[in-house]
Amino acid sequence: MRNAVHPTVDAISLPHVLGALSDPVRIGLVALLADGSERGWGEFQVPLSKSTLSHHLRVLRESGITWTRQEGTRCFVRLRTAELSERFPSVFPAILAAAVAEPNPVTLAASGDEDSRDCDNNPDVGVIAS
Amino acid sequence: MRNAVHPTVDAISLPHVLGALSDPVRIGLVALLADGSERGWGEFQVPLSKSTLSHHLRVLRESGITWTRQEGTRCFVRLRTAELSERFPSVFPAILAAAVAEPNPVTLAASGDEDSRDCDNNPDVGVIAS
DNA sequence: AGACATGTTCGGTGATTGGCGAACAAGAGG
DNA sequence: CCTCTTGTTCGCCAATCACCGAACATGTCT
Repeated sequence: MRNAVHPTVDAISLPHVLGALSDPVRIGLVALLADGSERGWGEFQVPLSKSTLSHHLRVLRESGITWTRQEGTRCFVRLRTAELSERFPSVFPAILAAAVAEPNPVTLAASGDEDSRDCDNNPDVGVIAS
Repeated sequence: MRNAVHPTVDAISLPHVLGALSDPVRIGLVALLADGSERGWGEFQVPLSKSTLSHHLRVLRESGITWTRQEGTRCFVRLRTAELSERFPSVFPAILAAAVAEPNPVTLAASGDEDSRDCDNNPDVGVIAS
């Protein structure tokens, strides 16, 4: 939310990071962000309540894995790949590669936003269940 | 344990491994094994009871990170580096390198003949073995 | 303004975890 | 035989965790 706390690079600890990635949902979220894209909360489809999803994204943020940006009422998240690679050289790319090869309990839904994003804009989707 | 259970390579899961490494004591143990050596239980000096140390070594074993061998009443442990590297290419060497660079709550004691446990009060100096 | 959408936060709950000591099993050696 | 050493297992306890629904805050849209 507003007062999103992001640890500095030095404050990121290895056990903390590994603990954050030890949950299938969280490593699934990371796998979906592994291409460097920024995703909105609403794109993540996972059989959990929104409060639990918020919890998982907070754990990822406070462990230093992700960076959260807010825009209006929406939040967007991306990996702190460069900083993680600086802190733990070669650990993060390797984990990302392994993560995307694992079964993922999280899937992507249509974003439905009109905001700028770096890559794909799907033409067909645009209808969301009301 | 006497009937030590080791998972097969296929049964090793990434979240499970990362969870096992998310504890400072356990990643410290792994860091001490990172050179490929085999260590006896008694070489690990950590401010924990022996039951808790046994618990941590069991977690490492059952997550597939270590291999335990018994000889008489003593147990020896080593990393399953080759199998881990096969299962998650390049993840494990990277984590090992990061682990040995972290502060380690576990230290090594003498491995040969050691009988000076009762009167020494300076464990800091001379911890370097071999 | 009112209705809606998006996330956070606050209890609460059940499961898991890390820690301990005591008791136990089993080999080594007096 | 008995004892010592090494490690496992068994409660037990406190802390943390994952999860939920409800309530709240805040921004957007009609």
